[in-house]
Amino acid sequence: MSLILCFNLIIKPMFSKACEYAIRAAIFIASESERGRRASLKDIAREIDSPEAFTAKTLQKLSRSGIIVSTKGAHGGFEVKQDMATKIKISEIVLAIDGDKVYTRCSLGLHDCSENHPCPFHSRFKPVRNGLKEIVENTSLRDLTSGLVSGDTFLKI
Amino acid sequence: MSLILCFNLIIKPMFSKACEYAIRAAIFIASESERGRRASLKDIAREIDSPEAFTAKTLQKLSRSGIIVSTKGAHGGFEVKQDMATKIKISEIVLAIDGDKVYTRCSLGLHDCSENHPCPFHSRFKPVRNGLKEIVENTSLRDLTSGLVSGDTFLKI
DNA sequence: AAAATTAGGGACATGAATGTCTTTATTTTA
DNA sequence: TAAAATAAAGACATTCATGTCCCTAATTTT
Repeated sequence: MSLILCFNLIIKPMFSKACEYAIRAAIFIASESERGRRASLKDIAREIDSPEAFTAKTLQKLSRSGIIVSTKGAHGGFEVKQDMATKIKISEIVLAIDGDKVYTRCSLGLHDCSENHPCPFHSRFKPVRNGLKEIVENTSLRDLTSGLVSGDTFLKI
Repeated sequence: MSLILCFNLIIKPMFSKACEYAIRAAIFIASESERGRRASLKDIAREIDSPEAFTAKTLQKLSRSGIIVSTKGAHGGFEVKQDMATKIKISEIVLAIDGDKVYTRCSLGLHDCSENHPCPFHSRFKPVRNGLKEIVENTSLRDLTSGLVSGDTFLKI
């Protein structure tokens, strides 16, 4: 019993909901931009299956950060400027949404966990965090969009 | 600016607070048990720098799960039975605290993210999650206690 | 100019995780 | 036997992320 359960390990959400929506929205917007279309809030919420009003907030943040561009009025919506998609890294989206609460979080919650003063989990956890850091900082929005455009990846359900 | 900030990546807490306290408490209790002492709630809260009443709740769960043993009354407290420390894996503590909300969480929050129906981040995130899973399932409580006993690792600040 | 369509923004609502308080139960000590 | 020390348990309080509502601003269409 325990063995079976443990096979599916509990992994807490890595990103906040707001951040998940932001990344998914950005991918959808970028894919629409590649096709020369703007994405409206309503389209986005439908396509990524997210609450509309809440998603609007996160899009505002992405917009203020210059990651996406918004246009009001009929046929307005959101877009990603062409050369931006390859420049924007996922880490920048995370930063835009979760603000400057930027830190290296100890897995056991110590405030001052470091090489000199490590928690018992520190050395084991380090390669995992570094791997994640590596990926998030080196993956561009375009990298994630291409699979969606080709139909190999999905944004909802 | 952005570059500097990005160096310290935002990593959301992997474990809940309750779970962090539980792991830290279990490590402390096990280290005391190795010395033949029971650890009282008060001692534990002091040594791992956690809120006493809240920590009590998590200890109750560990106790009900049989990971630790509690004794009431004067000179009572919590202990880890000797042969248990090497048997208990960190994944079991996590399971005891966060209950059976066991799942393989999609990093972008999709409900049905899998090899056949992957989110855009799936393939990149997979090795990170597997690495983490590996570690949490193969690290025993004793593994984490030994560094504390030898003074190489810490449980607070 | 008026109406329709879209994003922006503030205020409020909800829910879950975290944290506290108080009382009870059990055991040991005096 | 009484008192002290300890964990157990339930009820309550607080905080924060998440989510909703409603009105405003800007743009396009009619």
